[in-house]
Amino acid sequence: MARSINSRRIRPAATARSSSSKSAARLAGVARGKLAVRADAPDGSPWRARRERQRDRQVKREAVIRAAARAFNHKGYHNTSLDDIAAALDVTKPTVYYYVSNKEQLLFECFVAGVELIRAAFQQARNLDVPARERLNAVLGGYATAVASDFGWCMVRVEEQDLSTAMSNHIKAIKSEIDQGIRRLIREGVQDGSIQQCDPKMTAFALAGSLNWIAHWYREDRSLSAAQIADAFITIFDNGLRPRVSPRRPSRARGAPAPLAR
Amino acid sequence: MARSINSRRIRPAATARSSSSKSAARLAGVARGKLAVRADAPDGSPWRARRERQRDRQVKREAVIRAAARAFNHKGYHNTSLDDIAAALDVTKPTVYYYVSNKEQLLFECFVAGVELIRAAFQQARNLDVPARERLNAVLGGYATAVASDFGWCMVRVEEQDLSTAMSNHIKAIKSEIDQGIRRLIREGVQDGSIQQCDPKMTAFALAGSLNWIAHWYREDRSLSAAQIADAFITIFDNGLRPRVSPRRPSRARGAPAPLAR
DNA sequence: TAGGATGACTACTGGTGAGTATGATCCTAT
DNA sequence: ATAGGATCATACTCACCAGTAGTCATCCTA
Repeated sequence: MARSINSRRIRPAATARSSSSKSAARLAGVARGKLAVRADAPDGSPWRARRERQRDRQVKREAVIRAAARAFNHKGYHNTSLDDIAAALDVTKPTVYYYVSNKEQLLFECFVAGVELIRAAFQQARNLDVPARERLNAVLGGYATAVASDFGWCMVRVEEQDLSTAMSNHIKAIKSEIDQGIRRLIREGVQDGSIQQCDPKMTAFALAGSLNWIAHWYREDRSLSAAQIADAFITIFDNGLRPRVSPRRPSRARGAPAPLAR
Repeated sequence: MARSINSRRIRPAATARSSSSKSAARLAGVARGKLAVRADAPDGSPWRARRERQRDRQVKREAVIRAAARAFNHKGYHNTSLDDIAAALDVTKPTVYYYVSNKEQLLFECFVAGVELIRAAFQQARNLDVPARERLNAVLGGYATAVASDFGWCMVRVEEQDLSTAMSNHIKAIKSEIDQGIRRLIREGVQDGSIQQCDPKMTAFALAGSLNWIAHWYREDRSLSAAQIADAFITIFDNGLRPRVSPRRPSRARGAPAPLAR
């Protein structure tokens, strides 16, 4: 089980500058060289360097988190050591610890990074002036893209058991927030007639489940782009949720009890 | 992080015999006491005891696997030590190793146990003389119940990275078999007109994803029984898949490309 | 140009957990 | 009653890995 040390140095954004010199292309050097140039804040004043350094630090920190996400995505959380992550960035473990306090927090940050994408989708959809079903479609599209991103795996597979209770609660709260957002859209759709009658809770579970599961198979089968997957799923969901003209006919196989209340 | 040692001895089926005596209620003793009585094979002959012992062994082995499944379900695979599993059965680690060769195999067995439930569902559905959509419903019902079972978590969360390549391939093959089975039913439904036109591959992914995801939240929210959940999901799916009388209107939000080919 | 802040490395510790060597105990068969 | 197999426990080994102590190098600020 030889640990594969891929020797690429930390590369903040997607900067593909071939840094071959072992000493010259030190982590700090590369980052500063690429970042300090764009002084996008009005800064003819003191502590300019300090601000720049802080920005550098932020960029590097994000690089660490993204590297962690990729590693977790590839090998799983428990099979990834911090040495692996450090090696992927071509630094050593203490350097990673300089940017992040522990492994747990690393996982948490990956989770948050993924969630932000979903939150953004909600935000955008909120401004759309269309029936709720179409706003839901927009959200689910963003959701699908997020799940297929680098952070998708972390977002979907965080196991509460791996985290301290504090962080676990935090994550639960965020997940619940998203769940409630989807349920709300479904309810609104049922009210404005753009979605057929259904149980919002269970339907939200079903939708989120489908999308979350993308994180499990996407890595295997790259034949489709994230956007294509998103569209394919939306087509399916939209077909299923759109109200029917004919009166509803339950038609459940298996002796089922009355439709779930609530 | 004190490991909670619950001191209950191995209890093969769900036998709730209060075995308090530390030495008398030895694992073997309990098992034989409860199992040897039912001589369901015509056995007035030699080697009877031998057969009984083998049956005992099998029962105990299954108890180990079930205990492992529960532990994995509760704490996650990597956070569960074999000492934990042994403690749950009130035996020691070497005993567990006596019935199973290593932790990896334990996970694999849990997976298989779950899959068998799904296979059974396929088997039953095959004999139904109804449209494919209803056979699909039956399969999905069994699927949902399996995912909500003790083995659901293991079945759903096995990460190929945790297993040797041989076992990993084995599991992939089994998963693929199930996936293909669902796709086939969808195709048949489209052909016999009981399911509306759709992309079988993606639809199968969506359905399986929804159901797999049950394993993530079911443990939290026991307000519904497994059967209730299965029925609720079938209702949703059935609503979505049933063909529409009105001509199909794609109506995708977002500038989507032409519907996925194949 | 000294001194502080920052960034990174070497070399450890401590804990944990998978798997095992060895042997005790009980049951069965001859 | 005794050899031999089945079953389980005690008490280890060994490897891995999260996290840390202490140190050095470099850059910025004063």
